[in-house]
Amino acid sequence: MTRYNAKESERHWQAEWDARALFATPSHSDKPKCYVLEMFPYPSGRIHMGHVRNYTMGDVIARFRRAQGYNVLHPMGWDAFGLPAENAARDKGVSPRDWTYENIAAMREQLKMMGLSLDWSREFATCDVEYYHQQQKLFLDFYKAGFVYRSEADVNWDPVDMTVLANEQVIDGRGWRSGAIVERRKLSQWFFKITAFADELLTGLDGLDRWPEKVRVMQKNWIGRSEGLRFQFTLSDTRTLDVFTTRPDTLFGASFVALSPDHPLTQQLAAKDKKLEAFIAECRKTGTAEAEIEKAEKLGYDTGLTAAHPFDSDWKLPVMVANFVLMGYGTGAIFGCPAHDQRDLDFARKYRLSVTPVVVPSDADPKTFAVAKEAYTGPGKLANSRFLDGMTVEAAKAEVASRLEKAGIGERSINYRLRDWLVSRQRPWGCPIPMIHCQTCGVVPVPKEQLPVKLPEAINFNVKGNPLDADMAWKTAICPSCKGHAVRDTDTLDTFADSSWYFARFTNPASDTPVDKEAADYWLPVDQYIGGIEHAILHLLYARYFTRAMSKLGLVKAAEPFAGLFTQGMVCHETYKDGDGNWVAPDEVEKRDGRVFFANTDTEIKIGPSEKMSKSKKNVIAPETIIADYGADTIRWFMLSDTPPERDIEWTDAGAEGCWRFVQRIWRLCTEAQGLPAPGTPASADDETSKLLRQATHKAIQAVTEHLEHLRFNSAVAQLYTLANAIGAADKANPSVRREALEAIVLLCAPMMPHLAESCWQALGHAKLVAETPWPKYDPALTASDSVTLAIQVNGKRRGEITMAKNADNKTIEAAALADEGVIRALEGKVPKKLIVVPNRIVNIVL
RNA sequence: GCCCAGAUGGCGGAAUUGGUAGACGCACUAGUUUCAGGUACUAGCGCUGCAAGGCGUGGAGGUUCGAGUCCUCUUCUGGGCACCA
Repeated sequence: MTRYNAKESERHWQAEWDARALFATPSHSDKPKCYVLEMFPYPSGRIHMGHVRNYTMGDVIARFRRAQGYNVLHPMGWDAFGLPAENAARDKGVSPRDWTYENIAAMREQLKMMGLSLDWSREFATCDVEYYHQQQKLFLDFYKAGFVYRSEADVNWDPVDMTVLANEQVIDGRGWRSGAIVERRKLSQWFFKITAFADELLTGLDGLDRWPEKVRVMQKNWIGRSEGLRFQFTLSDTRTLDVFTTRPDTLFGASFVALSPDHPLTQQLAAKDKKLEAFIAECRKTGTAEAEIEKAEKLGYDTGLTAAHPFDSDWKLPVMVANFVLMGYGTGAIFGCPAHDQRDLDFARKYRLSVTPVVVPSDADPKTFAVAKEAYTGPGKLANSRFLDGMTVEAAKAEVASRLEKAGIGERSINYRLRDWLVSRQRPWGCPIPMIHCQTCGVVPVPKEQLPVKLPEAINFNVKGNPLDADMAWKTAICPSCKGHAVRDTDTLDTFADSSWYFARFTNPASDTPVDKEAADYWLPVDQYIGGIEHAILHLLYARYFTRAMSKLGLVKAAEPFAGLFTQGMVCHETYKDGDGNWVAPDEVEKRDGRVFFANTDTEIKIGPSEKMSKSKKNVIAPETIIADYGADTIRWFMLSDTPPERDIEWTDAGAEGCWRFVQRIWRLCTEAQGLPAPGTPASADDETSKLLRQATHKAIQAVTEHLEHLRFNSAVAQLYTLANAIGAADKANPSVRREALEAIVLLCAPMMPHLAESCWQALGHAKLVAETPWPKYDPALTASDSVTLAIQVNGKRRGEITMAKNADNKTIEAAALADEGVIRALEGKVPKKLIVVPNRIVNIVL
């Protein structure tokens, strides 16, 4: 008996698939199309277990659909711009370009070792000049359509590195590289007007029925639609002030008006009021971190101005500046109703403002109802509200809105939490924004024929701030409009822009327009997209926005990029710590009797909880070592087994060995089978063993097919084990039936363990490859046996079972049930009141 | 605080959507074979009990002939959002 040699077999079949170009996808075909895509990787240098899990799932679907007769597109590329390359360049003195392309080469080799059925002819990296060239065209299209604008924005500015930082790059108020205290600065930046699509992006979620509910809810909350009223106060200095509220019904409970410290009016007042200026500075000290906001006290400053109540010009409300009012939401100004808003209540108590309840719960007395420490936000009837008294909250909202609209000082309005997308980055390793700044003409787009705006060949990192800004030769330009001296925009686009349309580019990566409409319209939307849940909001929202924007421009037909989305769980591993609390890597330890020691010593190590594989916890297992030891099929099988794909999976050595044993078992079943008839011989079962094996085979085909359709890989795996057990137990079955079973298990395993399947298929005497063989079909007549076992319950408790012919009539079943020994014992001679027979399932005898 | 998801043996998890709870895998136990380079096979494996039986899907109620599955309340765990007016 020869053991299965995974290493040799995998190398062989990968070369064979390659030589036959089996996974290169034709753009046109009579077959139905299926676009399978996994989130493309950042080229960090090596693949990790998360990639292995992600790409294995995608590959199973691609191979499964291909076998089912679909024209499958399954491409791969690289999300290649971004900070790590800059850091490597700075730290190691290499060029970010060389570093990135070397990493891509290394990772491509690793991916190829996994035996993924990818169309490598469509590969590209987002840092390829041709890709960002097309992206610059797209940017100009967006600009022309008014989807892009330039505006002053508050940003996190690192004064040492002289660059804008993302919120995630600010740690405890300091720049993550420089350690300098980050300043808030107003800078002119480019924005994508994503808020113009807020409503579409929200309602579009309803159509995404093949997305996880969780992700849809997260996006919904992120967009944060709220309906309310926008209206005007007239201030004591005759200015007017716009506020937004979702509770116009509580207008008679107002006790103050509050402005954001960043509100333009606040700024104006501060110019003549030193104390207010100091107050604003005080407010800005509070960070934006959650924990700080939680603890932050409500602070206010009385401007001395008053605002007239819209329904009573004699009623004057103080105008305050309050630290909890955000400029970024609504109008940056509110009216405060302390009785029905917790923040307003905290504020009112501190500054001794009045608290008047105007909504009273139906079970309370309006005369005595009072608010103490907790604002009342529930339903009820209006009180203390003049013409609103007695109305419901809903009716009062409508009444106030109508009256203010009639008075011309208010309108119903919808507000979104979603902000426009700031895309300017002061980073040199990204897609240059194709704009020119001219002293005479202002901002002028680079004409398309002058594209691409290429990054300089050499980027000098020995400068302060953005190397592109310091590169005078690169920066200098001629104004396309007046031909005078001008400078380029030295910012690059947020790398999230790169990943917002790559799926469209894959449909024809050679196109000399950003997307080839015909190819994109054939392939989009992606039928199954797979990736981590961490992208639930940013990437998936941006990609949806881009697709809608492109659709509006007529570049693609599809409005949504991903018809089906699957978010996979993380790959975890046990953690280990030595006596001093230092993390210990799995390859430094040895397990004995469920305890863990340093390898070759008696020094015990503490086993910690299973956590996401990470360098910092040293609990990383390198995929290439597993592939070297057991082969790609074993690691693929592991990733699909046991744990449902959306949950976190724990990598264990024992589990990997179990997978390896199964690989060998399938190989043995196929190679040790004696006396099988030639391929193509029909199965004929005339004995009981053969009949049962045929049933098991056809049941497995049905079950595995259904499980794979629903991405229940773990259940498909379990079915394959069951079939393997059945084949092992039926070595006396008719050889033609054994052939049928073996061929089925090989074909059913193929999407998950493609190399093993090819070797087994060859061993079974086939000349064609599995990769060219259609998915097996089951015979419905064979998926069910002709006898069934029914459980017999007495008063709902299982007391026995009977095996009967399928669809036996109730009388026969009743008689058999009452004759069962266990049942007779449980009846204790009593006469049943009632007998419930569920055909082919169960009998319940009620006493 | 608000929203979402989940809780089943020693572990990962199944359960045809109200019908035999624990499929399948891992671990473990006993035996057989080969013998020491992740071997193969047989049997067992929810708890309890010699057995008959009793108990059992986080907890408490309820609906039902019958509940892991449906309803009410509750505890815990994980995730997301959060001064959003």
